[in-house]
Amino acid sequence: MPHLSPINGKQSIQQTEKAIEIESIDFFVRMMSIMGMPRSVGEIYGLLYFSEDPLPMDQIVSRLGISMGSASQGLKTLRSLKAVRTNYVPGDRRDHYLAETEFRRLFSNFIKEEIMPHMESAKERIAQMEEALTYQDEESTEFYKVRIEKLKRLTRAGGRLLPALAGLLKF
Amino acid sequence: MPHLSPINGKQSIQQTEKAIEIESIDFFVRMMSIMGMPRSVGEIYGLLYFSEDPLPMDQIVSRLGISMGSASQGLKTLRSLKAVRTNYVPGDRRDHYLAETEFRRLFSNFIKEEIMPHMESAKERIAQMEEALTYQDEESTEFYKVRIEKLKRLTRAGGRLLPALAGLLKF
DNA sequence: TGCTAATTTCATTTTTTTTTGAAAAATTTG
DNA sequence: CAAATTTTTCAAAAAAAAATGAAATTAGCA
Repeated sequence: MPHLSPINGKQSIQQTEKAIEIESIDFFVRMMSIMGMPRSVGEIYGLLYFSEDPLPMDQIVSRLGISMGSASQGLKTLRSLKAVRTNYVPGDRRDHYLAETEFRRLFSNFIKEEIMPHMESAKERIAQMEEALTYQDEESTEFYKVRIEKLKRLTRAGGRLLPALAGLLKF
Repeated sequence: MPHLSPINGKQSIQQTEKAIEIESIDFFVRMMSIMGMPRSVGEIYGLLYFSEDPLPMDQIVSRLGISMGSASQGLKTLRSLKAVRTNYVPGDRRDHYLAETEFRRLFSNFIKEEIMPHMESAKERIAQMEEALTYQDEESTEFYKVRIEKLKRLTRAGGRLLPALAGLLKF
């Protein structure tokens, strides 16, 4: 059985890089999945995060063993979150991708793109509830008014807190 | 065609309640889905949120048109998040469910139960990366060390910020 | 402009998640 | 304790989400 983690002695740099890459992919697949992103998105980001050189899409495809379609779709998602950017490599017509590693900006974009749009819909739902109450006598609606007020405070707090959250990531 | 939203005149209280219930279910289905919860969980909470009386499971089943299994499973999830609690109703052997409406506590529980466990796994992944670097010469690992350090700061910040987040919901 | 390589799109397939419903288990009370 | 009712469990079905791969499109270059 080969030594995977020698107690004495060195590993080749390639072994080390491969080991870190695997952990990185695992790390980001989990983290992205908390944020509701598909596996492939986490895999791509995890690969790029520990890559010193920008990688073209076909490298991503072959090193992760995913399809062209997944890679293209995943990179599109990551681009929209500004989690990756492309880098011009002279003499090569392929796009080369690089991970954006400022997490503060990443989260800020995630909240703006993925969470805040839902806030609008939430406000509409609340407006509909109040509309329904308009056609109702004053009595017997106290319970509803109180609960609607709670929802309003929740969405207000969410709308303020979430965008501020990324700013708190001062690390 | 019946008047659904009369411009002049009143609606029956039942119509109003039904209208609010529909909006509430829509509201919470969306919100819960952001948090990765299945539709049925949002539906149940949305129904209970605007119910003055605690509801037994069979009422939840018939009013939402979902199966016993879904209801049982959904209520189990909501109980584990402390998003609902049961209420004793004299002379009735069924459990009656009531929505917990303190959102601060809800989020606090959600973060503790659904997010924090992932932090542990994240720390393990980082530890594995550092382990891999141990068997490596000092040179040529600077890039990896810097990136690993970033991940550590991220998980540290997350581990502190997320539990504090619910506390910020002072509304 | 035309050729080639790179990328995107999208219908189909695969995988994963959620729901169903009926059987099993648990609970209440006469 | 037994009968009736309520609740849970879980295998199977249905629905939803993600991945594939090949055709269509786009972009770079001679």
